[in-house]
Amino acid sequence: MKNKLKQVQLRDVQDVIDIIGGRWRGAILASLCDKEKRFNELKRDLGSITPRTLTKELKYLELNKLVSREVDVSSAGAISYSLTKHGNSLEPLIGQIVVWGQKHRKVVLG
Amino acid sequence: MKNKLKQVQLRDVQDVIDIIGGRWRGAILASLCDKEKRFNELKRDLGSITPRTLTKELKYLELNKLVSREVDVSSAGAISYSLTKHGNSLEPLIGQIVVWGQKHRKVVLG
DNA sequence: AATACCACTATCTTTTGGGATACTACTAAT
DNA sequence: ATTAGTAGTATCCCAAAAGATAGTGGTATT
Repeated sequence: MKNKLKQVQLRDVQDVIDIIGGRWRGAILASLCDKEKRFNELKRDLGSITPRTLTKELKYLELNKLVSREVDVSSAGAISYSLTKHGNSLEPLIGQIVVWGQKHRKVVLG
Repeated sequence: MKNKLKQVQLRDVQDVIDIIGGRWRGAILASLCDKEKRFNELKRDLGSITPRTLTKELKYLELNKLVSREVDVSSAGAISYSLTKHGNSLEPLIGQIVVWGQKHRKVVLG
């Protein structure tokens, strides 16, 4: 690796991994690609996540402007989580991750 | 999320995150996209990684058939690490990660 | 009025990742 | 023969991630 350009790219990779990494963040974002969801709806989707963790990860994703938390005007107390415009821009990437993941399973198991 | 299909996709996302996740794996793979490298060459590229961690991560990536470790026939003792064919198939994904990472920095900082 | 669901918070504990540091065995160059 | 480089291994330690479990304050349902 001779030039700085490549080093910068490594940093970019690490940044993105930091955002979608961890056990849950990628899955939360993927789940929200489908449609906006409520707290317990996400919780059910994700299966074994604890409320403590889900709260924490949603806050992190909010801070990073990928997810927005909105109090539903219709019925008081209902909260909905959705992707921001920026979060939505992750969708093609997540799509590609899913495709590669399926291929990978075949390679490793097949 | 009504159907099983989506659940499977979440699992795929988690699998892939597991592979390229953590502080170093994505960067190691990205670095090897450039060309095959030797242990200390990788270590220098990655900057602050410890040999213990690099060894561990390279073994993990080998187990997952993404990286191959080869004893260089030319000069004894020299080991080279390179992407397998399967590892190489990650390159477009990593490319997209880099692109999104650059965009993200602009959104979050700009 | 009681039950159940929603969206969390609090506390405690365990697990994992990964840094710090030192050391080893081999090779190549001077 | 000594020094420097390569490719690691061995221990120890620490902080962050995340699971387990219980509880809270509100709303809607019957």
